[in-house]
Amino acid sequence: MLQLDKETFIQAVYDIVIRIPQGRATSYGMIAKAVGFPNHSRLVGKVMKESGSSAIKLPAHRVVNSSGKLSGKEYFGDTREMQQLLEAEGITVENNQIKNWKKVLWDPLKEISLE
DNA sequence: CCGATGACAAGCA
DNA sequence: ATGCTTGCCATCG
Repeated sequence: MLQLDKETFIQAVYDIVIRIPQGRATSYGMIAKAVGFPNHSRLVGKVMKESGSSAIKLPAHRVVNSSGKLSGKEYFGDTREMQQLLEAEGITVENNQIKNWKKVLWDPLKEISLE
């Protein structure tokens, strides 16, 4: 199969994002890979955007691009909200860039593989 | 069908 | 490190 079913994709993405532990973060690419579509990192972003209209709680602030940059902060109510949420969880953000990105980075493939 | 766009990523100068 | 180009692929006009 491996064709893209929108609902399946969205559910898979939500499932991953919801499991991101507090004080950690991951990238769109990681999630895309984790759900089996390594080339659909952009669609992950689209899902995040749509999540704003969703009733499900989604810690989208824990999802950044591969550089640890808060690329989607503009899509929050206020541009500082994303950073505030992250800092409230113990993540340091400097100039839209997460500090200690390598430490903060959470790899779903590695952390959830045995589930 | 074609071209442009997009919460991305990797490569290169 | 900054900035541009290419690859990727769904979505839109």
